[in-house]
Amino acid sequence: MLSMTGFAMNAPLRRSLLNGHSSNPLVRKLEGLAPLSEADRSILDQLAAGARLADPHVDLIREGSAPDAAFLVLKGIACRYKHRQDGKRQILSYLLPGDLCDPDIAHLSRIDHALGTLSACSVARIPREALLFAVERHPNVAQAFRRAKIVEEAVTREWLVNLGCRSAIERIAHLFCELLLRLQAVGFAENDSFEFPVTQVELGDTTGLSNVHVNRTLQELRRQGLIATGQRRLIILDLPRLRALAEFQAGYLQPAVGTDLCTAH
Amino acid sequence: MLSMTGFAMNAPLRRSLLNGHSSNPLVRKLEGLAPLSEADRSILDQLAAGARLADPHVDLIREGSAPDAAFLVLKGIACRYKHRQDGKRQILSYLLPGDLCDPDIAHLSRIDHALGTLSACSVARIPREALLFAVERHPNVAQAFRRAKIVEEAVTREWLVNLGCRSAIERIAHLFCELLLRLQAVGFAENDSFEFPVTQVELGDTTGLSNVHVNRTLQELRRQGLIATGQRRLIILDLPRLRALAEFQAGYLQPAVGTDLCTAH
DNA sequence: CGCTTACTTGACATTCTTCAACCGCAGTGG
DNA sequence: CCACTGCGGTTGAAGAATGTCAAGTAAGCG
Repeated sequence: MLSMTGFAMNAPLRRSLLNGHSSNPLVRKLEGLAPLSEADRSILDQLAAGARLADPHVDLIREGSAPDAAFLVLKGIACRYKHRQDGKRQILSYLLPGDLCDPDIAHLSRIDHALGTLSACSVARIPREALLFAVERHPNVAQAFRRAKIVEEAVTREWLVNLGCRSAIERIAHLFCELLLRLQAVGFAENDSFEFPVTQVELGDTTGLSNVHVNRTLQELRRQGLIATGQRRLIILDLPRLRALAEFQAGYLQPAVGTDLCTAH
Repeated sequence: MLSMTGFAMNAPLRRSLLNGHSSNPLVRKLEGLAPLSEADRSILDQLAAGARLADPHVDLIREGSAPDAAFLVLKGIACRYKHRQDGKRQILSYLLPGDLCDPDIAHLSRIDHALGTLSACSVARIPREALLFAVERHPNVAQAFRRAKIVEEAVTREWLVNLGCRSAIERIAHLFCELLLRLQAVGFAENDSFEFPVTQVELGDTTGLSNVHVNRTLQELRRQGLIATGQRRLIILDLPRLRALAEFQAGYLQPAVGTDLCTAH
């Protein structure tokens, strides 16, 4: 029986064998993108160690700074965003548990956008060197990171479509479908519901809508029996109809792990 | 004098010494991102060889296919785009001379967007292996490609802001500012004007506006004395005012070549 | 010359924003 | 315990921005 050998295993391995996946959302995410060895998982646990709590609506990286570390979200929701001079802001992407804000952007003269929390978050700061070390020693991890980046780019393309040619209700429906799948992938959703402590103003900054219109659009989604909200949770009541409304195609979130045409580089 | 030794040089070097830059837009672009040796330039010229002409409004890569080659634009304007079921489409990015559509996206089960020409184009098809070979043997080229990618991501972020929170006139003004700078960087602009054979429908697909509204917005830009159009050219008459109107910050197009925090990877 | 494609215009409909007020809840300090 | 405060959500009314439809014009091309 497994329990007989349990005392000899380290914690991540034991968790992994008992329930099939790690409690570290970074491991859970990357496991879905490339096969990981126990050593790979271990280094990822080291990267995730030392996480700290961050309040909601707080900046982690300010626009114009030059960070020397990446940030890994372990709990809660953070985002990249840009401000305009007139005070409007645009949220560029959500960072969910397991998502990493890589500081490659340091190549630019200044970082051109900010990183901030939406809800309260648990965030690990990963020094650049630690990340490079992990990637150099663990090719599977490097591979998984590359694939994560490719998915991230696909998500960004979908956001462009959202802002460019979907109606208000379609934008929000599409966003909710995306978030459900991404959160399911890291074990942060139950059935079709998840914690969603994002304000309507922030939803507006995400979807390019005013908070008033977000409010009315949410009411319409509720009226149609597609979602329910409350207690900082979002419950998707009718996923098939929500997906149909948003014309949501899940493919872009799931890279084909089998066919790998780009191991080198 | 230079001409005395000219006969002993190969063509790219001679061009390079005579007028300070290559006629290959890929070389011109990457030169601005990393220092290149003569061997680097030579390999880039090889990549650009064998270009073929493509008609306007033609697909180079169709949505759902799995390309094994990258495409390099040498002349004209191409774009990535996505279609919606109802026929609307969103253009995701412009590929100007020197821009490369890398096929990393083959990681996804299917490529989730199409690549097509806007104007007539001269396009080189670069087999995956040739690209990998060049990158492996020429670290400076690899470095420049990485930086090009980072700039591309910054451009995408700016497009998200465009679609999410700028008005019609600001969106178009911002796009024109971006295109001017990008085209200047590869020598495809004279003063503040450039060839711009993009239809108003396509401008609408780019900016998330209807063609009618694009038309009226262009009229407004002309009326304010900011631009002039005709003969498939765009002339920017008052760049400072256009930039002010768009709140255009050029920084994101110009990575800091001096401070390189990420040579490894 | 006739065809096609792109551009232009006007009238009208719709979507979404803005403004302003109000509600309700949770935290805070007296 | 209660009043106060602040934030987030909700509502209504009015207006601005943008889309749609339909028709007409101009320019390039075989």
